[in-house]
Amino acid sequence: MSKKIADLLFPNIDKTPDYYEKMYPERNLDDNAMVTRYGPSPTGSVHLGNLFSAFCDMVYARQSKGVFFLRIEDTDQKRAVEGGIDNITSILKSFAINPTEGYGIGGDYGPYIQSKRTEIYQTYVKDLIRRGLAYPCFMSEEEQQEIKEEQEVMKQKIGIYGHYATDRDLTYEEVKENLESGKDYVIRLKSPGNAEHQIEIKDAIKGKLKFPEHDIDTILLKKDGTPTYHLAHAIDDHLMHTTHVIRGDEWVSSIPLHVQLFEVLGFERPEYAHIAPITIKDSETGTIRKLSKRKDLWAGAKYYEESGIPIDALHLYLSTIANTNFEEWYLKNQDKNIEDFIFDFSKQGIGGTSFDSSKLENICKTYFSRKNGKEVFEETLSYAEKFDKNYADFLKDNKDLMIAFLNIEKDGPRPRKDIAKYSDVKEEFSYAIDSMFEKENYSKLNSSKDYDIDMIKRYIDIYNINDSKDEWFNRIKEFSINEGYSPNVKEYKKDPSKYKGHVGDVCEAIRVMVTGRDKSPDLYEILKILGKDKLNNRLELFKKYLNK
RNA sequence: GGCCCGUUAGUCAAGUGGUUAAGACGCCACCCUCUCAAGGUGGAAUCACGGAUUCGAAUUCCGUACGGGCUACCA
Repeated sequence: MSKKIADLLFPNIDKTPDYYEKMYPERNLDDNAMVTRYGPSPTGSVHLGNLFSAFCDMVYARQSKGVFFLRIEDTDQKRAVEGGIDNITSILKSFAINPTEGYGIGGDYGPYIQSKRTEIYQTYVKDLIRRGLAYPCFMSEEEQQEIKEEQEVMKQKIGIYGHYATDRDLTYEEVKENLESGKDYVIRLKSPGNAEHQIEIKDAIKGKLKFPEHDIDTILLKKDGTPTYHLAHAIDDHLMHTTHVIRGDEWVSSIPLHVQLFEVLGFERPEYAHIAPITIKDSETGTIRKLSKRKDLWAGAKYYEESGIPIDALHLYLSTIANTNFEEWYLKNQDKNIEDFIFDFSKQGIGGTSFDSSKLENICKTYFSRKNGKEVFEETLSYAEKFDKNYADFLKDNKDLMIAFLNIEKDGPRPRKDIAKYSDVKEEFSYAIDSMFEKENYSKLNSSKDYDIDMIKRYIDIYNINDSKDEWFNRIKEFSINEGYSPNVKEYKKDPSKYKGHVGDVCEAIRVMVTGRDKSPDLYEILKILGKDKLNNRLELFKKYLNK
């Protein structure tokens, strides 16, 4: 009887599950190797949460010498977006999240795009129908809507189950009749569960979870013959031999269904690891919510690339939210890399994680502080070539000079920490390149202080580029005394009336003249890099500015 | 409404019956100092609430509140 129905519904499916079981044999991997997967649906842009889950997939597979594959989950044509797939692969690439197998890469377990696997899903569904574990349901959407409303009023669980599942036991003749009258239908699971029974499932991250057994006749195949996520998940992850399903925790409530699907299909089920979402406290409402692409700049993956956050720094940040002990480990092992850390599901947070932009910034600053001038230059240049062509040209024309500036205060145990992203370089070192300085020069200066141009000129005259740092500072102190300034701040503070100011004020005047701002890295280094001629040029610019 | 999950400082969090309740980021103060970024020292700040178990609870149990997720022919 049910075999006849199966043949009636799927006359063109001539294979059996056995065929596919043979086609996708066990993987030849170490016992503890994890096979993970990232399964995006091509519905538009990728956000930080997606990136985070893909990052986890990568890291766990990598450290266990397993496989991390990419599978495009495009079973919903309505939501597909033009170019969506390319967008995903290019974002993964630019964020250095590299699957070892899958869509666009290849492997023995493809096709890695669900729209090309329809026949596989239908083969298993046909078998389920044959075995009396699934059935065609001809209920119209209106009928289903009515049932839902009734259930809402009666405060019952919503869905097709129990006596609502009127098409469960349709006879062959009834099915045939419905088919001939051209009715649309879906294939539903004939759920063998009983909601009175409790099931207990172990999640690798969340621990033991208890649910009532699944008893709803969930849709397996939509009216267009494509699978729902649930069915595709069970079949693909079985056939592709996924060992660990790492996914967002919006899926935990589907666990009972998925467990049942694996049972009914006779599959061994993978381990589940449901990761907590990245959230943010909404500044307007004060409530905690998931990152929103529209409201939060930093939610979209593209933001990081465009604003010049180093990928390695972002990985560091993702690591700190992935495993709560990572941050401390990294602090103690500053010479090591993420690859050296052993990630563990048990160290993964189970509540939501709030996005902390200041922490990210701190990580970025530390990242930059460990790079020497040349490295920062090269990375900034490749960023600029992508997002700021104009600046890239400036950089190329002034390579040695820029590297010299980027190297200031880089030696020693406490390297300078003032850059958080590539785009900061342009801002922070605007005084480095003459042609740029001439344009911008003192526009950022909002101090209305009077600076003694003549004094600065006298200083340039006595400036000696060959001075060591100590010599330089002694010279500036001596100069301060001659100009009526105190050579040290403390002394000045004791009796300010005795002086025009202190050595710091002298330095400030020089600094402002040279850099166009009242804060900068080490002045000695800056003067030395620029040299006397340029100091004179800048003095001329400064004069013009002050006279204006 | 139903089913799940969660709640330790501003944020991320350690913690598994006895702790002065770690640490990190942020914040504040001071020190260093030619300015800033750092760095050093110190500081403020946390167990959602109510019961129960216990000699003893952040930790176990039960309620309540709040937050999150799911409740699609989306994933």
